[in-house]
Amino acid sequence: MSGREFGRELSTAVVAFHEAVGAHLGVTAVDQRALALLAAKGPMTAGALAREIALTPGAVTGVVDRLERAGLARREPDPADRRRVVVSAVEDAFGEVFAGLAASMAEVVDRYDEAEQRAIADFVTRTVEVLRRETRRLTGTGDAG
Amino acid sequence: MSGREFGRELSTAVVAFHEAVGAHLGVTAVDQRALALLAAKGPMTAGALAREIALTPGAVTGVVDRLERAGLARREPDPADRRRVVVSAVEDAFGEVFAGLAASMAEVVDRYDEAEQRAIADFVTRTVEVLRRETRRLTGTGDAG
DNA sequence: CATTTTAGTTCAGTGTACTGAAATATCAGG
DNA sequence: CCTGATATTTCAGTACACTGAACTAAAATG
Repeated sequence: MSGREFGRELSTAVVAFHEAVGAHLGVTAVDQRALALLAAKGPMTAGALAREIALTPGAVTGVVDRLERAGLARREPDPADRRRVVVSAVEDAFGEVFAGLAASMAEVVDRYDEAEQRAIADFVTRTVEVLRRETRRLTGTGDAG
Repeated sequence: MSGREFGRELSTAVVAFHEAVGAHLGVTAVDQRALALLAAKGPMTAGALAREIALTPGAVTGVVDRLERAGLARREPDPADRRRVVVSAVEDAFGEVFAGLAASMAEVVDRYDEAEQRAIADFVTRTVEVLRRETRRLTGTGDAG
């Protein structure tokens, strides 16, 4: 199998899994992007989230509604400014969904010796960098998830 | 960075790239799933494609319309049965879009010695298997892209 | 305090992709 | 041939997320 087929298979599998998770939990792709942002950058106000994902405040209400309904995020009033709503990703919210995946991936990683694991980790890190760069190139924006 | 964060970063980056490609070419996530199927299983009729991606024939017309408009797939009449339309993925249709990615990934892979490359390839293969299994678990169907 | 600004939600309108059914074209059987 | 079955497209209706604007609430300003 060529490296190219390789990447395509991985990409397809990742996307299929992502879609399945979304369908299972009743959230859209955009919702999941918002959640990833919250997980990566920590809690932020609804307005900040709107700017980050380039959506209107009205749309963000819907995004957070769905994430909350799925138990993936929480709304909390900002005690310092009661107009504001702070949205945060629920810790380990994917627990049930990701439990099997995490366990299986741990098993997979366990198969390799230390040097191999270093190579794999390095490969993944560099792959992520490449993907982000190419995503920026396509979108023209500085935002690459 | 834990293995967990790791996977999430890769997943997010892959999905973001996938979305960017779709937006760039004017095709939906479903369209891309259909295209991946055509690339993997070879040309098939519109009806077969409809069954594979679990959509009505009417919806498939739209899917193929968009793929054709983007230059990613082709419609051809079946000479043996002129009611049928055979849909095929255009070879190297992603050329322009994926050129940068392919080159960068080749560079990345080049950094590792033979043993490391073997470990990486094995890791990717097993990861794809795990993802497909977990996708099946979530959807309950036998279809995991 | 009254006024202006800011934050978020609500809501009507819009765009898009899907379903289900009707229409069109072709094949297969009597 | 004529009839019934099959393959795809077309089309009206539906579902859903997004936009833009009005609305509510709270903070900042003077």
